Amino acid sequence: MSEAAIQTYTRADEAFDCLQTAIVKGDLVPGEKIGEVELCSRFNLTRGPLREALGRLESRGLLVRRPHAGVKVVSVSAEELLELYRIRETMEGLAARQAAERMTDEEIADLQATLDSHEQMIEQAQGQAYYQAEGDYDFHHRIATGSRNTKLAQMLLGDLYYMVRMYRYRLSTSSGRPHMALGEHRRIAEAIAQRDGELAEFLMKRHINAARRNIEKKIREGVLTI
Amino acid sequence: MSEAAIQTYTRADEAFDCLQTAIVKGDLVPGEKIGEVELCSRFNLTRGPLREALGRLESRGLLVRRPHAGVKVVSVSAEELLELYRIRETMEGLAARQAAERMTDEEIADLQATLDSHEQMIEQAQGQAYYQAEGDYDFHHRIATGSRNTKLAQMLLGDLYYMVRMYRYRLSTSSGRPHMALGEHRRIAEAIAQRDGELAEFLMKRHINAARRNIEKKIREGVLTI
DNA sequence: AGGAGAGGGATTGTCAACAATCTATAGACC
DNA sequence: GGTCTATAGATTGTTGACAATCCCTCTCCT
Repeated sequence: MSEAAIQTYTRADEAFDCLQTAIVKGDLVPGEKIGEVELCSRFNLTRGPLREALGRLESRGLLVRRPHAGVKVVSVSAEELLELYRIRETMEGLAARQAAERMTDEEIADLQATLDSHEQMIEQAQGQAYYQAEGDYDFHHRIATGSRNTKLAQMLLGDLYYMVRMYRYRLSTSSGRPHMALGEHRRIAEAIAQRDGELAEFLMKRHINAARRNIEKKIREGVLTI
Repeated sequence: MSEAAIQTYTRADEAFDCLQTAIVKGDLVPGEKIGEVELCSRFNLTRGPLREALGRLESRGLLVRRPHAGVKVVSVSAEELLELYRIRETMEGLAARQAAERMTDEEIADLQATLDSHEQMIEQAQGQAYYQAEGDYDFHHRIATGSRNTKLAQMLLGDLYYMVRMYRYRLSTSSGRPHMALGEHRRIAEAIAQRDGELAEFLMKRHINAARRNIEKKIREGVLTI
């Protein structure tokens, strides 16, 4: 009940969600030209709402449109992925600092409970995939909203995370360091619980920096090809 | 010839530009509900392209739409403006650092030439208004693109600056510290010219921090009311 | 008199046809 | 044979009409 639920779910919203997940999951291949009518038949939509959704997605940088020449999913280079992590580093550092100053005690308790459930998931099966695919975003998601910085949360949740997830799906599914990441998450949560914004920022930046270098290494080793 | 010019300027693009400038300049009052047909007659458009533009603007956070209930320009609080400056501080700090590493010598020369012309403008008439309204953004614009970080530039130029400009127009026109700002710009440009990324980042963060505190002070003094 | 519910009006969401533009193919010219 | 041009086809952009939803007012009941 934190936010009023969507009152009416318009076709344009539906189109937006469908396309976004299709792009993120890789069902729509980057670079390939895509026709509007094809998309319509694929998602059972008509062109009006579809075009509105296309406009939104273009504005978010997930696809590019050339007038009269069609739309294609944005094609991305390894360097751009690493640049994304550089942006995350600074922005999420800020988010962590503000979260430490502003999250309620209840939110912090929830955050730590989330980490407990993540730990169980990792210990049980090798739930690395789930942890990295959803759990990781869950953690960062909570901190972004906890920053109480509307625009910051909007940019992280609405833009960056989708981009990162898109790349993640293309790469080998998980970053392959769940235990280490969990430990880093724990320390960040601890700093937030102690209301130490400076430390939370430092730890978050280091956390994302480590993730970036991990990806960088894999790319150099040829494990990841984009 | 750095970038291919827009091939065909669609009505949706026109609608987007019109609405964006109208919002930024304050012709469209925040909070006030606005009808689609009214907007159409106002900008000589039809509802199709208009709706596409509305979707883009909503995605950028410049207006909010409730299904079947109309659209209104996002209304903003003083705190949110200050939060915006906090985001700018981190993001433009990163931009400055990367610009120091990646700008071409020619771009750096242009940047410094830009500052020369700014100085002349300030010295001649009290061209504060122009300097703050356009010159300031010119400087930051160049650094954002000079970072060679596509997404970073996109977020700064496409999202944050429009928001900041919107607030700026509502407030008293200029921040009232053109000379000081120019000096800070000079030092940042110097750091970039010396390829000292760390220093450029530090100076940029301090520059924006000073601007934020200046606004904060004015708000406390009651000079600015939002 | 105040509040709740229903109905009308207005506004938004959706659709399908029309017009404008680009791309690809085929032909002609150098 | 290669390249440039023109035409045809397909695709996108735009338009106006139709359907669904919300808001406001008016009435009725407590």
